[in-house]
Amino acid sequence: MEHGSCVPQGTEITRTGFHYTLSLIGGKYKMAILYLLTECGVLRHNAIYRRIEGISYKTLSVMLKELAADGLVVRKEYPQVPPKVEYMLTERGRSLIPILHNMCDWGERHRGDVPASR
Amino acid sequence: MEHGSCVPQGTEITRTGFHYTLSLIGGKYKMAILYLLTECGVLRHNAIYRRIEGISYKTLSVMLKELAADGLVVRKEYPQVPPKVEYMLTERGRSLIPILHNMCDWGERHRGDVPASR
DNA sequence: CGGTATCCGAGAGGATACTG
DNA sequence: CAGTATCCTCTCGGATACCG
Repeated sequence: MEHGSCVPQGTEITRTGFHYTLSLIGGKYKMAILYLLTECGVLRHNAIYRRIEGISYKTLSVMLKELAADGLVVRKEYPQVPPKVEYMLTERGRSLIPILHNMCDWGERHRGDVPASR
Repeated sequence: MEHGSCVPQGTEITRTGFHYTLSLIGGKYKMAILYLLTECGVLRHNAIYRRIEGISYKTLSVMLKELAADGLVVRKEYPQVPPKVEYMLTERGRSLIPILHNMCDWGERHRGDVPASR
């Protein structure tokens, strides 16, 4: 696999592929949401909420909205009362999964390697 | 590739492997620093500073200190005047490179796929 | 049920000035 | 040259309250 530099001199850092990717999956919860959807296929808003420890209702809404805007998840709304909304991964979203796996694996393997870890 | 869930129910999110990894390479500049060191081998503080657009002197110091504390880079100080300090990747730091490449590649390939991208 | 609106605190990172 | 010390701003995410 031949790579040019991903951080060529003078490149504005926020325009690198890395930072584009980070802007989509970075932050505290997005990766967890994507994972849940990988494993469960389709989930309602409340189902995600219950499975992610610590997230607030509002934050989950914001995260899902951003993920949808970035084309990583699909939001399917059923016009009924009470409302029902389902979320699932897009093809684009699924293409991120190997990367998430890599990062998880690396973290699991290397956590604790550093004596006085932060 | 067989994986268990990286986000098991009830897991506190900040203790997942993913978030451990993100805590090391997340943020605006760390990945750029790691990349530069991959390509150049050994660099002085000022050399890194000149190659990363937008970073402040102080922020670079903080980033390098954290990367060193996390065992990803080595700081080598020459006790002379004027001071000379060199930075290079550790083995642990090098093991992260494939992940950085993955994220760069994905970003380069998928940037612009979304119509009204943020 | 699945939101939005509003307010707020913590932390990342920037600007500037100073030191060995 | 390399690094602190302040101070400041901006974004992320949390808390609470209200709406269709």
